[in-house]
Amino acid sequence: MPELPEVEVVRRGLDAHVVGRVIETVDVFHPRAVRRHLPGAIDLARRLEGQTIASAERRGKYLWLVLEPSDVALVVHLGMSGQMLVQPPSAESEKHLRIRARLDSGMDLRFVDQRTFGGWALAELVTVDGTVLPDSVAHIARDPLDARFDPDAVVKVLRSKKTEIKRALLDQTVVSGVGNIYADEALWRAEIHGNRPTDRLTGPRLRCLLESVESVMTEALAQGGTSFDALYVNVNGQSGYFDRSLAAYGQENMPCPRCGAPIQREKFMNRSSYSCPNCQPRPRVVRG
DNA sequence: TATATCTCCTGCGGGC
DNA sequence: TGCCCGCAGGAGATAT
Repeated sequence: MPELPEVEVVRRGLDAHVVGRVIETVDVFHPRAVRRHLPGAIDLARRLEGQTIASAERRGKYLWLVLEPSDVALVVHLGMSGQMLVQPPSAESEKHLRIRARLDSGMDLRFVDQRTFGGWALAELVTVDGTVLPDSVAHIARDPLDARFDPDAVVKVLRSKKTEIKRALLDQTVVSGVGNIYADEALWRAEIHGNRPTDRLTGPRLRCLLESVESVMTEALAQGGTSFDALYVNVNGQSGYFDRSLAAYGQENMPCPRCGAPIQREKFMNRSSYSCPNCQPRPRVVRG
């Protein structure tokens, strides 16, 4: 599942392989892949054709291509299974190919998405807090790898909320880029149970948690950067290249790397949470 | 207004 | 062998 490190790997691939190229033609094969572009697939294709890809940018799990001369952004969200592939036109179409853009380089930029949670949409660029970004991304908070990320401000927001810490970590308007996997890993590193109320965690503990988020993402990014073929922009959400380094997520009944206690799996927000029952004790009183 | 829950989607694995 | 069901989860919509 693409979270911030995986999306950043894709952004770097796009930066290397499609920036500077002109979009010649666009074909949309599945309407759900452009559902966030309200004027529809025909409008999206028409407005993309002839545009030059000026840059590849990212905030959290959102990435976008800045287009010239229209000066709008093609916003891409990978959802759970989205891939942005640079392929020669002769390459066989992928089973879940949703959108194909042909570039003046003679290559295809393909959006492949099995579960169709992701998609493409055009958005106007706006300036928010000194940063230019698509208006559809304006509500997304800065991520921990953003040079202007302010951990003290995030700690303040967290302490003002009346919710559980894992819910808050997954809230992209508080801190962006964190999904279920890295939330569990960061909570394990900080030795905090995900059900702990945010307003009962001290500033230093929250600060420690944010540092854990940054460190786990930085390490994952370093590994992800070595796992892709240099000729392609290739994301495979199922490859699990960071699996070897996971301490908690998906490690049910495996020994905690810190204390040896078996990692437990619990249901949380209609999904799974993994934690060490010894290092990350549940709060005695769960808000309910 | 803030927070919690539901829904969308496809492929896989397990149980019967 | 084939069918059914649960699971995976990001984020917007809807409910509380």
